[in-house]
Amino acid sequence: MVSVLVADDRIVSRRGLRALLETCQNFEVCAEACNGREAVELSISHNPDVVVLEIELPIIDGIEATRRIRHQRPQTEVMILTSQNRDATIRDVLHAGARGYVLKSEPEEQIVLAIESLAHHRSYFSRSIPASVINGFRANGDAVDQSRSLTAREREVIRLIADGKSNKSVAYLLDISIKTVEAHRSAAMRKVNVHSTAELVRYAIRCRLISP
Amino acid sequence: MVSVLVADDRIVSRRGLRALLETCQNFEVCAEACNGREAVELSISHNPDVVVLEIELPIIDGIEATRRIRHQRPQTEVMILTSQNRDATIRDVLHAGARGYVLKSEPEEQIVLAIESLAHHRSYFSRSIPASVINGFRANGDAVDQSRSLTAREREVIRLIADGKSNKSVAYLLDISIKTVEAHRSAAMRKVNVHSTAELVRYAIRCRLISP
DNA sequence: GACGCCATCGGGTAAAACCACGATTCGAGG
DNA sequence: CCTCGAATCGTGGTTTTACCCGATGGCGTC
Repeated sequence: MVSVLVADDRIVSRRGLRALLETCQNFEVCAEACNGREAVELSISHNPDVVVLEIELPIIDGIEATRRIRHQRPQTEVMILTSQNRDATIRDVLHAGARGYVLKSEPEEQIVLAIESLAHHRSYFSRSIPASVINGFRANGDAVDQSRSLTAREREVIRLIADGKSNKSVAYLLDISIKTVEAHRSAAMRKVNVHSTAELVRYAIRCRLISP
Repeated sequence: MVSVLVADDRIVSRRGLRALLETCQNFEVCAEACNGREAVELSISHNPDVVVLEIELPIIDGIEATRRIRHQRPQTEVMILTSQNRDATIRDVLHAGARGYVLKSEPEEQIVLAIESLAHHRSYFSRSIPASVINGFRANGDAVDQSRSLTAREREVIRLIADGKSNKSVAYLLDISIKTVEAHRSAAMRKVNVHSTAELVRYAIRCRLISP
């Protein structure tokens, strides 16, 4: 079970993220903060595994909050979930100690994957973040999880696969050839870094493409 | 999402079942009753999909409670979860309208499977219930889910399979031949009535053999 | 001791899946 | 216009599963 602190000044973001994580099981939102100071205080008192932080926060901004959290709780990882993608800002927050950066516009499985990676102390960055910005930070980290988003078609295929369909029936259902199904399937498996149907199914469940 | 009413006079049974179901996601314990009268009242007010009922209950026993619940809420299925297995009692409660009967000593996946079956209006009986007792009740129902418990070995094999291992690596890990792995795997798949690795994984997750 | 269940292993075949290549088409964007 | 990603499909091969059969030894029960 990964305990998560959600820090965002917008109620919809907090509740949306909470809903997303709670349906995933193996995540627990231990607290919500609506400004930077609260984020720091709650991080210290609740000692979560991961803090999901917006950058633009009242009282103390996300960059300074990251610095303080990482200083007080080195074991706690900070993941930035925001809409802004200015290179300078990203650099600042990474220098402050954040080890994950995901844009709010990313598909939901990215967010889930990111938090999971961070919980295992592996850095995670949206593919949309320029490599030049994160170069220094991937190197000093122990691992990278540069999984790209799945395309709509890939998502559809692995949803059916994870639902128990064979390649052949997926081909029939989507009216494409088995070869194409195989192509989508293996592309998806490569992207999300799984190597068996079983792992693919568990990925699909974690990302809520299907229910258990 | 299947809504479940838990009725048992022992707090540990109620909480244990609640914990079991809540970790499973797609079950929701909508209420708890600690005697037969409460079970009937809460069934009427909450209108759950399935009522899990102990037979020995204060005020009104499980048999009478079953009768009243089935009379007031024909759509709600009653599953008996108890320790006693006297044939006459089982017959009584089935005549009263229960469509599932599982012993508390059964492994947990049996309980989960039973509630799932009932939610789909399919009857379910522990394998330990003599066939002679349930004969009449399986026939008039629409389907039967006579899946036997998995053996320890089968459980171990499908846990590894669901964890992403191939038959070959399972064979290596358990130091047995691939043929034996295949045997356990297909025996297990036949028992739990799944026909693909993907379905097997989902079964394993639902039964908490592995986590997503 | 006979009987059933479990775990173990094998042989064989057909189907399915995996993999590594290449190739086309089509649309969005620089 | 040219590039690039996505989607599509192919060839040809290896590996893995699925499913059929049978067989053996252990272990408990009646």
